[in-house]
Amino acid sequence: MSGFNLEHFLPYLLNQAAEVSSLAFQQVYKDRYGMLRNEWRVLFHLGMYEQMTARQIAERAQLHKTKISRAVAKLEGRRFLTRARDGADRRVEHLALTPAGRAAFEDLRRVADRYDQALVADLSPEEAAHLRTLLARLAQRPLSDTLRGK
Amino acid sequence: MSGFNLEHFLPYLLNQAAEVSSLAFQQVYKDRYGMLRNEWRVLFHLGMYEQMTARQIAERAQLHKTKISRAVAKLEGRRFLTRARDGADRRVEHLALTPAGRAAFEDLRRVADRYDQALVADLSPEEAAHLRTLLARLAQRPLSDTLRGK
DNA sequence: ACGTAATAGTTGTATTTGTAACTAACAAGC
DNA sequence: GCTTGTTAGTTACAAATACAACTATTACGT
Repeated sequence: MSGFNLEHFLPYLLNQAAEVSSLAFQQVYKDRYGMLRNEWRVLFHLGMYEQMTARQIAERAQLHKTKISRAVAKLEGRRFLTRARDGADRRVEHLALTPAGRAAFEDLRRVADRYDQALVADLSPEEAAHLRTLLARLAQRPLSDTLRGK
Repeated sequence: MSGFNLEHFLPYLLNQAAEVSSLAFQQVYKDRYGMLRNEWRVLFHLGMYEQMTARQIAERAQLHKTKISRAVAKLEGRRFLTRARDGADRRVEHLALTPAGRAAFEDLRRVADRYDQALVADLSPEEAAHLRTLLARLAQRPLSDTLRGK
């Protein structure tokens, strides 16, 4: 009786679209810089916001701190970022890109920009904007309790 | 000069939305049946299409055959499905749910149905339908060569 | 000031995943 | 009927991930 169809199930569609649309770009940062997804994300956050702590990145990117920790270690190993202990609170470290890191970021940013345009090429500007809005809304809402009860 | 913004980058948005919107549902099939995402997907495909081969599932779900292979093995171990060798071509096996598998599927299908409705609760039916269409379009297009050239 | 709790970040280990190599069965050309 | 190639599915091993436990430092309550 329910019209449920796997191919219309939103989480399924979102995962498929996310996977497919990430693939080609993933190939680029992997091939050019040997980066993984989390490293790319950290790089981009630092590129966009200049200076952040691991915790701030974790919050914004909704990533677990262990992922950040490992990504930061790798990026540091490649001399793409440096850490600076905070003077007041010696637990936190301020992360920032090195010139090399910034160069990689700028390169990948250009690729991402073109890639994004290609992705929405057959959508009207309004459609594309609307899509982004809807996705952002879905991404923010924590749905942990929508399934309470039988 | 480029208006590129990480938070508007479509693959990023898609991944975030996919992750967040999968979480609560994932919790259900994990808690109730100890399933992983790929096992759930196989279960759902068999539930929706009655009988399929591993290859057919791989094609439809856009999953690598090793994932299917392992998911099938696990589901078989839990007596959720059975395999039947094809008479004509003895390489292929036809997979089908057992009654226990079907029960799990029906249970999860109901949950998924409710969950999907909750996800689109604050969208108009037209908006929701449009969103699904766009996502399906993004999921189908192979973008492997959009990034050729500098 | 001292004990308890919270926070930033790291590390260890068990699971999962990705990739390639593998086995078995069929197909096609000659 | 062999050789070569393809396809269905599995297995092995390296890499990546999740989750919990850990260290170090700061904050709070009394």
